[in-house]
Amino acid sequence: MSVQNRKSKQRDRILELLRSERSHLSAVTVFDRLKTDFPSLSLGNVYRNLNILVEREEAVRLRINDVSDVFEAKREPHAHFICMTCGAVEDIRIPDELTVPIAAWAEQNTGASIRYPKIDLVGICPRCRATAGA
Amino acid sequence: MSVQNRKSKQRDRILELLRSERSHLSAVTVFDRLKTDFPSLSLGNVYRNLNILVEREEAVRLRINDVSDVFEAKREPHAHFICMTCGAVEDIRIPDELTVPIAAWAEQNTGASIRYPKIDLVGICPRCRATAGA
DNA sequence: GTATCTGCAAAACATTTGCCCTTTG
DNA sequence: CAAAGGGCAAATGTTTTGCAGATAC
Repeated sequence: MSVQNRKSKQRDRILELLRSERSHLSAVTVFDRLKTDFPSLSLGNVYRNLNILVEREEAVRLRINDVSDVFEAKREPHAHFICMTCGAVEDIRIPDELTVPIAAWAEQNTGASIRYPKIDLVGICPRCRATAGA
Repeated sequence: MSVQNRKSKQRDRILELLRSERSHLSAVTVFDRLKTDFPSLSLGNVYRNLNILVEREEAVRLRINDVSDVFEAKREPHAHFICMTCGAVEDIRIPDELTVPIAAWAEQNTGASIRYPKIDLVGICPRCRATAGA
């Protein structure tokens, strides 16, 4: 949408927050965390800036399991583990040797050119497994 | 939520539609397609039944790229190819030899038990590649 | 100075829910 | 007939947008 962007304190802080957090944040969470530093911050502006960051490829939008999207700063490719019991999301770095063959296979079988695989591993985290007898 | 379900013409037709369609359908699309046969059908009821079907594991909810969720009938495990240009979604069946090692690797490295991998391959479909010079 | 950014509030969607009537078993 | 299902409309939750004033360059 926007071709040219100026600097903005709010947007800088949003990106900084995404970068410093290990977990994935929803727009509302970002809003809550920054309200202290920017008392006049508006949720609409958080959405606007998250969209700009995604557009610029400085952040990534994830649609996991919840009702709202979550965002993370862009970094090296990685997959997500998702606990089907507690909903926790954890980053995992799968070796390329395992993922490259899948993309290659898909290219051959679909005729499409694959840019990247998006892999979610769904299961039960150690803690939830300990709690309930799953 | 519901423990016991009776039969319902509407729900049966929704599942039948999901099974017969090759593509993934949003609640609104399901609603539109069935309005002819059930003129009094309500969108709320489509949502209710889609949720019941997902709960019963007769259907699967997908959050791909769009604003609304889409649904498909449950069948053998498969991945999705997603065209980043036109948004088309296509099913692909990746051989187990390629996916099993990923789950195994993740189990070892996270301590979690993996139930299934959810794999989206994002790229550009042959048609879009032909149209634009991507 | 002007284009971009912001806050605010309203709007636009997507989805869920309560109520009361209809259907199923 | 009792319990589950459906239609309708209102409620909820998320994300986008129009506008008027503030800010960056």
